[in-house]
Amino acid sequence: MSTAYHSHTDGETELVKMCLEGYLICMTGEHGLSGCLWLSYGVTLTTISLSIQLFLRELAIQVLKLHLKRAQNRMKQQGDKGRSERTFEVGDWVLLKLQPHRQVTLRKDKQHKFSAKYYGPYKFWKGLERKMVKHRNAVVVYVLIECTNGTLEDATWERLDELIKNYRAFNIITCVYQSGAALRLLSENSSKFDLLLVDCSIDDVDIHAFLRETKNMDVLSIVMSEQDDDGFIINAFKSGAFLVMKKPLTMEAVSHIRQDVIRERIRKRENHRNKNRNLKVESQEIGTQENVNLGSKRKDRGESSKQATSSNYKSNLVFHWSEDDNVRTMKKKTCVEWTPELHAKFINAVIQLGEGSKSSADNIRSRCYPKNILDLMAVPGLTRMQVASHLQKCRKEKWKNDEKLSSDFTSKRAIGRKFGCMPSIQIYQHDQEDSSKPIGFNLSMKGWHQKEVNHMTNQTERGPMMTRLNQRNIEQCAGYTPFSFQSGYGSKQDEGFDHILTDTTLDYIQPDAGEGVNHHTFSPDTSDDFPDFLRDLDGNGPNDNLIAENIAEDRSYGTPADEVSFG
DNA sequence: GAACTAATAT
DNA sequence: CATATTAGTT
Repeated sequence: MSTAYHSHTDGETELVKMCLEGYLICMTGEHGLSGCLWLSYGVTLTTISLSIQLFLRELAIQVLKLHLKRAQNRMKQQGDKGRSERTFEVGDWVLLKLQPHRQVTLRKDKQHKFSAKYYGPYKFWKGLERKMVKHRNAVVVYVLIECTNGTLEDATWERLDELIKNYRAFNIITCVYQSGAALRLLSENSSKFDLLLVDCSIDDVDIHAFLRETKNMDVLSIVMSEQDDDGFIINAFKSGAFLVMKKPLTMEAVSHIRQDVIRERIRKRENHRNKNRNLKVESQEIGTQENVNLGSKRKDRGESSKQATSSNYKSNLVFHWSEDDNVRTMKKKTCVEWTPELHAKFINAVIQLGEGSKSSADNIRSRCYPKNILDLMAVPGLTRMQVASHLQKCRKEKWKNDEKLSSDFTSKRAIGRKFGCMPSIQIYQHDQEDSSKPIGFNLSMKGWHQKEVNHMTNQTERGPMMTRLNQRNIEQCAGYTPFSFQSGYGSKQDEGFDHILTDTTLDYIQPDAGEGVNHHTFSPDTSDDFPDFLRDLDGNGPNDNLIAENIAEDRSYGTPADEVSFG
């Protein structure tokens, strides 16, 4: 056992140690993408090779031993000889699981040796819950080794997530074998990661796709590779890599990576502070109020300070978030880059939503809207606004192309288009109408369904927007002012537009609000400042003594045993 | 008030 | 230029 990790370079070993110290590292792997280790200061998720797993386990055992020893000494000093049982405190490491649905609890028997006890699934979850209730503030090292088929049931993740959320355990180490699962974990918690370390092999073709998938996440992507030729490096950079390192990693390289992580954290914190300063003043008030409340609670519990100090063993970290940061992550300020993968997802969603699909006009009405697209894409971290912006761009492009393609305005529909919501203006001579209504143009929405009446409500659906500039365009194109708008916006404009809409048979529906859309993956944004994936981070991060202290004292989310049900 | 699109800002 | 952000609208 002790030699399990010797096959790894010192650099990788050091990385693992950094993980356990709270630094975030992520490696990932599937086939060639082997040996991935996901770490964060908050939650540590790993996709690692078996040897590293063994090392991790060994390391965790060592850590546990160390802390047990310390606890023992503490008890001796306090003269509490009667209690031979191990007690957990803030900062303790608990090794909970080593095999699928097998829990290994390390216990110290009378001979001062450690033995493992195995539990089945039921007892595993029950025991995990119990431990989390009892030792809520313990730093938990959780090693989860996947089943041989490589997939972990969703129920497992759900339970795990629930436990983490409810009990605010942190420092979780999870081992999975598939990069897909790793990717999911990263994307769902991208804000919790600082660094993505990808260990890839030469024959791996998916490395770039993987990098592009993670490109928009706010993590540094570092590629470890056997090869380091220019072509590979260039491709990696194009795919979004931050750095390419040739294997094997050296200690020096690790120290550099560490600096990158630290710098990135500083940057994030500064950015967040600036943003906070500009935006939120009232939130600070809320924060201080919370502190006051906590302070009052502190008086009630005398041992809390002791618990807090016992977590100081982590304070020898070079850097961690300062206490005054209520939220330790910030909204990603980097632009979302619409990588081919992301765009493909987008296109896929658009097609599924049936934009411009009038042929397969089953019951599926077109509902190609940013929100629906977002739901369908199920890309964590992506906001509706970004989708809308991209949609706008795509429609604009399409519009341009259509203009180019169909120089004659008689062709109603462009062929082979993918987008068609953008209202395009078609000019034609209005013969039938007499000059009483000198309408020299018509509105046409290429690709949109023509106006239909919603038979359920017997109402017409929403049409395109008419704005001042849109109106200006119409004027420019048709040389005609459809309605007077000298009084600006208001009911008059609406009247004018309504008039046109109702008098013109070429109206356009806006699709139904999708009722059958599954939105299991993305809960709606209630705030653009902090998207969902950045929320619920308070108190989840270790290395923050104040947070740990708060957790130690805050019993408001105590008694969660009833909230989590284990069937 | 949420969400959409057009338009503008970066 | 590509996105983010705002503004006007339903």
